[in-house]
Amino acid sequence: MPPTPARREPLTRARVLAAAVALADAEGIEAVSMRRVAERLDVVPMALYKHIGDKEDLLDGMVDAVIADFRTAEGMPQNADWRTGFVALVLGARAALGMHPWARRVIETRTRRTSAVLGHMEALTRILLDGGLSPDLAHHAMHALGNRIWGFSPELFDDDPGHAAGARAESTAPAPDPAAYPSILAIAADARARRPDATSCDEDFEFGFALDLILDGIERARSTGWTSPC
Amino acid sequence: MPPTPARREPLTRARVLAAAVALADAEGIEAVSMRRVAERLDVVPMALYKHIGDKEDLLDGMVDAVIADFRTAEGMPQNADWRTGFVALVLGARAALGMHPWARRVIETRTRRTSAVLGHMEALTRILLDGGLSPDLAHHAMHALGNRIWGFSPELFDDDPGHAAGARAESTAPAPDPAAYPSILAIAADARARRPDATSCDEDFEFGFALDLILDGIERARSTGWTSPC
DNA sequence: ACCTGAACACCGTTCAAGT
DNA sequence: ACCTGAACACCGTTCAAGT
Repeated sequence: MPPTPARREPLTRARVLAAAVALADAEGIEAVSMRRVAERLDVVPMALYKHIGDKEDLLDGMVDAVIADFRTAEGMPQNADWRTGFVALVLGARAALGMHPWARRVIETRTRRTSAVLGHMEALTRILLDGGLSPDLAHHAMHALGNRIWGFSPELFDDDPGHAAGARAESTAPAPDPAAYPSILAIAADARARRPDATSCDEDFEFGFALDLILDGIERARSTGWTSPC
Repeated sequence: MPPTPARREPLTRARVLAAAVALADAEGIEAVSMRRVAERLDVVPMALYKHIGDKEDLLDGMVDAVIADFRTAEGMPQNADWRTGFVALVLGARAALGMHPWARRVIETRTRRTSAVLGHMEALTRILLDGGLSPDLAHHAMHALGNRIWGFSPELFDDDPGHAAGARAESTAPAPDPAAYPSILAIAADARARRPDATSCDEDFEFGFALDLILDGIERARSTGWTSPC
């Protein structure tokens, strides 16, 4: 009889998600469609529906796959300052997301809290509670940090005003006149003078500044025994 | 001759955007397609392309239309504390966005800085500079605030863990087990005990807490003469 | 049990044509 | 100048059928 044909590995949720992540890494998140993911797996699009619920579930799963690479809290120095452990987890998330530039945009659009998402939040919250924050303050701390718990901050300026946005879409609205935004120009000029070699703001410094500023505020609230007014 | 037929008002960018905003208000942002917007205007889809560049430009324009309703800085007390004016602008943005629940999600996905977006940033930045912040500190302040300059903070928890996410999509991944997240449960229980009538966290309080915390940090940096290390 | 084929109801966008 | 008709190249998802 003929040699057994190379039997295709059976589809699994993990294989589907890995293919989707690889596709997003290679071609960007807008290239990720059910059909293109199926194509990468040499399978007809409908085959995916046995393993993922729908497109939203695919995106949720892709985020989960990235979170699975986060450094865990295991082996963290046990009696260190709460800030040390907290910052380590956040910077671990930042490092993992740095490998998948599409992930931050996808995280911003997620509404379902998967077990991987809850796991990261739980680890952070536990550090806060163990560090002596009241549940109330820990709650507010998490909200104040927002998406910074994932190691990124929202992009405010993608570039200087008046810069022709690189994307392919052109607007029929009049282009902004840079001269109309003197204050923004002033801080942009200052930033450029300070770091003439950087093409944009130094993102790591920006992130650290904001993170420290918020954690300073939280620590101050903790040490002065802040309680919510209601 | 027959009575002149009711001549259709000619399409304009403003009319297209108004139709798109009305559609999003009525049916949610996912209902906004070029075809559905055209239908609302009694026009064939292609007619829109004379007035807007593409779908991205439509979304940019919708955000611009919402920003156009922001309370302006005109008539603001001139020699008040910089914080007063700053907070007034941010809360004005919050009020306007409150009328269009879809807008915050759309803003998070925008990458182009339109003149309306830059106008709001300029007004805020100007208040910071006039208030005595260095351009460098003003720059970091804006980044630290992130999307909070639009009057919203990212939703972290949409609900308690284990809550069956209301959306129609079901996942094939195992549902999270609430017991695995004791710290999150602890703060959720605490919040519920504190505000038993609220169905979720009190969003306005959350927002104000985080805004104040960040502005406290910025004001402290200003008054102690902070300068960036590079 | 797992995958397939064909189809449905949508998308955004182009181009050449109409008025 | 402004809008239309027909078409192209995609989408996500369903259902009944195949193996």
